[in-house]
Amino acid sequence: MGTPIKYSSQREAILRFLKTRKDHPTADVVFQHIREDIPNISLATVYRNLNQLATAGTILRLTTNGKTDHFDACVEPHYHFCCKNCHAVKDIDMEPFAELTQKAEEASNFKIEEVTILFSGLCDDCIS
Amino acid sequence: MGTPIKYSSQREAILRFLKTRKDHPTADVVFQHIREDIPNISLATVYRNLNQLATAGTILRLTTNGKTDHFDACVEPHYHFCCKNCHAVKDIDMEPFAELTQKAEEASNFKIEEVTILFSGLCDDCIS
DNA sequence: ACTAATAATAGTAACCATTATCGTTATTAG
DNA sequence: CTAATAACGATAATGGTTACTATTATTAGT
Repeated sequence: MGTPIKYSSQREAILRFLKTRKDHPTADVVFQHIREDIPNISLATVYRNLNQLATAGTILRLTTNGKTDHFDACVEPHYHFCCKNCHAVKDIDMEPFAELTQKAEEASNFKIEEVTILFSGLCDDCIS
Repeated sequence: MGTPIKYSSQREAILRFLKTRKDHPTADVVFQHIREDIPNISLATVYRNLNQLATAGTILRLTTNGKTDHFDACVEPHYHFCCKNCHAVKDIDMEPFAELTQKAEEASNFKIEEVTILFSGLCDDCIS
């Protein structure tokens, strides 16, 4: 088995902060906000804990068109949208297609464990 | 209008190479292979042209779980799979859901232009 | 509680894919 | 043929992420 996980107040603060946000912040945004409560927290600590939480399945890592990943404390299956203009990442409130994974597995020789769906275009704030 | 595009033998070689491959190579893989024909080609030239071709819609840029983008000379709509073990990117021969974009647009206030679907798991070579 | 074992941290250097810069070369229109 | 400029090669710079290391915090066992 892997190494046991010890409690850390930094990790708790990171997770708690993520749960208050619906805009799927990046590691750096998390860092800048956590700093206000824990002024000497290290950026490396933020990355380490976000990775750990994502690996554990406690949070989701969202890879978008942009160059930095976003993180989501809501692990229920749902779809995301990334704005090509402002690069905001937003939820789409839409029933997920459960059968997609199954169909893809039938169409291939692969063991499919996950499907990532990302819409992109212009968000409500950027449509002019 | 934008700046006019001039011919370059390097760009032609890059596109020609990509068309011979079905495994969606990364920029560096393209670089290593083009080098055999054009020994003094610069890595920057490969990146510059891959970006230009992708922007023009001549090729596809595939953003995966891995840290580097992959490129695909086939621009017909089709789905991709990224192996969590060997990080290979492979096609999935499956009819695309045309209605996904429309449904997402109905469920949101966004102007949705694109949908990216990426399956992941274990590929045929890595299932043991 | 005390202590030993070790996971986690802060701070920072290193990493690495990608992009920017810049002097030179190649393409193209007239 | 020539002038204008897109593209190039070489390489420095960038920026997000990870690795490293000495120190601190957590946890299980006495």
